Amino acid sequence: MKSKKSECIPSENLETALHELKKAGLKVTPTRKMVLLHLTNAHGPFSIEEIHAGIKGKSCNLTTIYRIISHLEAIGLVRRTDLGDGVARYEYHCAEHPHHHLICRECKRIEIIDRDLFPEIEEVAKSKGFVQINPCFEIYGVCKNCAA
Amino acid sequence: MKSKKSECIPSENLETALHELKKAGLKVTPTRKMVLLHLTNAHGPFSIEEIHAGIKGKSCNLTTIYRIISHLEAIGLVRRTDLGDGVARYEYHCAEHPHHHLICRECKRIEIIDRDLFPEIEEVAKSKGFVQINPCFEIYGVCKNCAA
DNA sequence: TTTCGTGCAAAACCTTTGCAAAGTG
DNA sequence: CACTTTGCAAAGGTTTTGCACGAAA
Repeated sequence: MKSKKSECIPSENLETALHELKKAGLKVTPTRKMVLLHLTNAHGPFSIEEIHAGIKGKSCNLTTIYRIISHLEAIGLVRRTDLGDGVARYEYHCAEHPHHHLICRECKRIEIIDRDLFPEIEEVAKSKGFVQINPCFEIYGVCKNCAA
Repeated sequence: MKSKKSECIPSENLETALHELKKAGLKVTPTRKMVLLHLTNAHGPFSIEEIHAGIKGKSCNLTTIYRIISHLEAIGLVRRTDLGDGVARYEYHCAEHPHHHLICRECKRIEIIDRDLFPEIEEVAKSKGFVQINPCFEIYGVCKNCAA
């Protein structure tokens, strides 16, 4: 029972997310549920295409995914990430687990780095008068496998 | 004469850049010179459009700028940055002055944060087996003016 | 001279928008 | 029922590609 101070439990996240949806005055539709289910279950940032493919069962339109994600981003449920290839990617924003991405330039593999490791960054930003900082970084490098 | 340990002197940068160009087997053309001149003189990341506009005197094609930047990025002379609006921006990569960007979500103002402030990041990345790390972050927040 | 760079036009690509039909609370 | 959400088709904007001409080493 050594539960860490705050774990991300998928089903719990889905509940929270749906609650946030309602709170923001958005309706809970099947498609939105599917998108959130996918995002809360799987890790790592996904492109719109990938999210779309991920909920293929209940077929729906790409445009709809764009619009849903746009809403989710606006209310802070997902965060946008740029991996440098011109395609926007989105990730469920688990407030309990803020983290950075360590991305391999070669194979695009992504590793997670806990955000608590660098509290200094937020302090520096604050000292420059910035507020509402939510630093989640994309750190590029070459991973062990690809370097070999 | 209180010169900091390593300053970025525009003209010096241009020389270095042109040298790197040749070293990479690329030819030194007027257009490439203009692009590099612009990038080494001015600060902050620029979109392709902005670079194009910046060298209007010697009119040239947008496509050419795309291709030049693509080359410069490949040989490491410029680095790409995503500010979250779907437009790629580029910046001269001054090895002497690695830095992060602190970006205001509202007015898009950019402040520079010296990279040396966070040596820990590189260490963590290395501990995960990553090499060739060059962490330059985009940190989003809301600046003093916009918060008021 | 041979190879590389550029301009132009067209295509590819991701994302957004408008409108009518269907669904939600 | 009023209002939001969705699908479809089309447009918008950025970036890439092909080819012929021009310029650099």
